[in-house]
Amino acid sequence: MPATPRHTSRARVEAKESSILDAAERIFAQAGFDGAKVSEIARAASVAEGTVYLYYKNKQDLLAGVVGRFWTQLTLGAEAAIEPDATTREQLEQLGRYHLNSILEQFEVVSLTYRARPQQEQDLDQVREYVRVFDRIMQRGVDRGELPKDSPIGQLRDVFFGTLEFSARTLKLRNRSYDHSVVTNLLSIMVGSTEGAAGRLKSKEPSNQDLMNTLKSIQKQLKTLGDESGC
Amino acid sequence: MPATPRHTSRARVEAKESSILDAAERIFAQAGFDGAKVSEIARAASVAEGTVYLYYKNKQDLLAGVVGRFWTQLTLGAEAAIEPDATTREQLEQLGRYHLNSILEQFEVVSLTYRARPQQEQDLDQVREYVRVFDRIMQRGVDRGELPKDSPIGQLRDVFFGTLEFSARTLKLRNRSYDHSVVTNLLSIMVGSTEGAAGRLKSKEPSNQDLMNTLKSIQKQLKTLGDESGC
DNA sequence: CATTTAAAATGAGCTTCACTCATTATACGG
DNA sequence: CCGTATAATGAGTGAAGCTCATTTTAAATG
Repeated sequence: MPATPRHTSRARVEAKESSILDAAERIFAQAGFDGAKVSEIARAASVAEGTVYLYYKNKQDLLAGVVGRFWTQLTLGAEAAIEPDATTREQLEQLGRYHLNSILEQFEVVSLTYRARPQQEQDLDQVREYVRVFDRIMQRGVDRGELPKDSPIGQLRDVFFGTLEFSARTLKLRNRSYDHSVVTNLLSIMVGSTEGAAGRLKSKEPSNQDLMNTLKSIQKQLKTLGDESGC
Repeated sequence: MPATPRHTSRARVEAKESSILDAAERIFAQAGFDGAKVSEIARAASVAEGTVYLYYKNKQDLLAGVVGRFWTQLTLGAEAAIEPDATTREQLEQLGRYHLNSILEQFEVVSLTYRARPQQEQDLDQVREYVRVFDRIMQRGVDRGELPKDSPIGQLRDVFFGTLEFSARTLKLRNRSYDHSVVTNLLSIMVGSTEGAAGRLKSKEPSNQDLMNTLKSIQKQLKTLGDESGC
């Protein structure tokens, strides 16, 4: 079939590869990993079943291809969604919004990610690449002095992505769509806010606000006393 | 084989069922869902392959049995790990410690949980039962006045379990064992603390500690003035 | 204890895929 | 136009999930 000259064969190969991936993504998302038949994927991609195995070692490898491509695209999208000049907090909100939105929209593919890591092998490289977007934002926050120098970025990364993924599952379970309050609440607890929307333990210690008020009243009192002490 | 009278047949059946589950759990954890053969599980449980299908509709259903039992036991363990008279914060720390420890120790079974939910069907009942342990702690915290009345318990639940699960994956990936700082950091951001270990944005507003110090010095000053004002 | 009957257990065999490989088709240089 | 290397094909193979006719066991009955 290739009517294109040799130097474009790479392009042809990649076109066919991505058409197989397209078909695989569709079928996998529809039927799940076990429910998807390689023969069906091949038919959807208009190739013979054997051809699939020229591009992918086996069904697992095909799934890894689908999932890997997804996370690579997600990385590109995330980088585009972040304004370079925004504050750390704004960037985290942009990433959070983008992430939650994306995993809600492509929930099935995200779920397939877990089937693509057979038996406690290391994570997919593309997923590791993706989370580095978060790491870079945080590191820049530290460098800029917007975050404490000793911020445990690695742990906060698990808070960020763990919370968003579990929140996405909850939303899906309740048939609800994107809810921005998830992101704002997450940020307010991760990065602090004067008036956190998330529940904080009511401490027996006075709140910042309480202290401020006390301080003001005392300062007023002090001033009055000072004025009167001219006796 | 049953030499026991009829009224104990239920017990016999349950004993056989749990011996199949034991074998299944072992093989599944070892080989993963796809790698585990039903014939192998049957052999390990000393029954014929067909017998397995008398107790479980299919391989998926068998996995659901294994995973369901795991979460049921986890619920019992969690309830035992929590001191009823402790404060909300202490109870959350107890649950967090217990949860992180458990999912690290039985990481393989936890991973299998995701394979047990085929295609966006609802969660396993036993998992839902488990997370209620968290909900009850939080609700009691609200009722006791230790937490704000408007605490978004549902969202905080995703923060709690999402963070712990992702942290467990990270620890496993780096071949590290239980790290209590994960739990303390999580609590400090979820429920607040005077000196949060997690990175908070450095606010331009004075910190609670700063205010306290100022307040004390002013109060001292005020007292001095008061004493002197006896003129 | 012998007989009957219902329930439980068995494993050979069927079916369905994932995967292979001998064969065929295509692209392209000479 | 031919020769060769590369790509594509799909019938065939093996393995594993699952079924079901048959056998075994348990307990009730007289």
